[in-house]
Amino acid sequence: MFKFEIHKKLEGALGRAGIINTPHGDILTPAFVTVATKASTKALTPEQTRDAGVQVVLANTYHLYLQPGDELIKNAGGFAKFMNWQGPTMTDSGGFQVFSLGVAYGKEISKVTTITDPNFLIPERSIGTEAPLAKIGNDGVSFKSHLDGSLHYITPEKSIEIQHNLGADIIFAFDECTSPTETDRYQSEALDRTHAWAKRSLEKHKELEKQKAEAENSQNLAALPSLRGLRHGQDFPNSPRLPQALFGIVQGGRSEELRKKSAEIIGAMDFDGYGIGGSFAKEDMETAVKWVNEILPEEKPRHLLGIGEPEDLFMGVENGVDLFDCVGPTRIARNGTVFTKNGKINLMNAKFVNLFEPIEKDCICYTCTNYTSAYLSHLFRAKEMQGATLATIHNLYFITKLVADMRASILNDTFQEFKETFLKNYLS
RNA sequence: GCGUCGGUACUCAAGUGGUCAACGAGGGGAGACUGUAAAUCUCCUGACUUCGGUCUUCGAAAGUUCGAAUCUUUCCCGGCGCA
Repeated sequence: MFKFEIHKKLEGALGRAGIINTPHGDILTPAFVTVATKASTKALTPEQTRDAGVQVVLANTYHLYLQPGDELIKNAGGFAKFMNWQGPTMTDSGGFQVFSLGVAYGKEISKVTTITDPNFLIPERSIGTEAPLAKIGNDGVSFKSHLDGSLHYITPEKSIEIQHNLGADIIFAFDECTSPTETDRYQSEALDRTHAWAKRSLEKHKELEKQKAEAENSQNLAALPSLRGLRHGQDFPNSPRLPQALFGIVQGGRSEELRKKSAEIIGAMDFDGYGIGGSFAKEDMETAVKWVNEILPEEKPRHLLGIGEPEDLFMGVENGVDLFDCVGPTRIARNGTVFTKNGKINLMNAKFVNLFEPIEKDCICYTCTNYTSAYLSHLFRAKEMQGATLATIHNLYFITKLVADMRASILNDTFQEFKETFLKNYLS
């Protein structure tokens, strides 16, 4: 069952090391959650994902709802079983797609922007070259499928329903991720919407959990005779679903007032944990996280949504974040970039063509212990997909180990030294 | 030998009198990527540049023309056909 326990706190800061128990295993926190949007860690098998150090994967409600459909996944026994992932799982609610397919569609605004980015100076909501695929109403969001153009209406209730069908251990409330370029007035309206949606998500979740418990009770009574009809080794077709934990999401853009208000309101609701969402200006991220985590209940886990650059992970951990997910490590790997202790490098660069050394000499990941940079460079140049696989393995190993090392450093009181040493090399 | 078609930048390949330093693709060089519209996207790729331009290019040479990668002649090279 879902439970969070803090093992040790960082002195003079909000950070902590702990453990989350889920029905499918434990997560040592802080932890990096690997993104498997469409029930697949792109380029890796679940075994490779696990071997790279990944504890938990996160899939996406909107994408799986469109393809192959949440009912199908329910019939498959949930997305974890569907993809053969033996471990804890999460699903995002689709709230990010409200943003990425909405205001951010066709623009260069992303999850994190720099304040000097010209997009930051554009207050208009309709600057994009293409018409947004997501349109926001107070009741929910209408999406035009990027796959076939069909129209779909997602409400908080619908998102929770889909997420129950997908069957992750931890699910998220449906929220509106806003762009930092929005006006204060819009941020405030959007925040009210997110709060209303959080409440509705929670209510729907409780209702479904109750139904589930009732169904389970009645099923237990009839279980023995019905089991006889099953072939050996076959799973119970509608096996009782395990309870799912629901995280509420704090928004509020760049505003201290709104962030704190959101933390108060969401924090007061009966969620199992909390997500911190939003598209950030890089320089606003730390303050936002701090404002929020000073208010959120200490005894519940916090997830900084979509963040995963090494320097951001240190910032988050220090400021009380327990979970992170990010497409970065896997995406940049597919595009030829890998992490090293001295910063990111692009394997496509000419200097790696003849470098018969691992990406990192002292790295003990599968990729570094078996392959040279020259080989990786060759794979990327030749467009062999194994390049993506090997680079992804390295990046996931790098990033999960980094967070695991942060955890260890909290436990043995060396977090600050570890952080300084690492960042000095990494950012130089 | 005669006829015919062709020879364009690293490669393939458009262009067939001015808007051509020359479309496009590949290759090459570099950059980006943060709850995945992403094995994707962007920029550069003749030389020099005070970034406004300047210079040298379209097999070679000579012409026609105000102006030629584009037309003419000869030569060189290649494909095909006929001897």
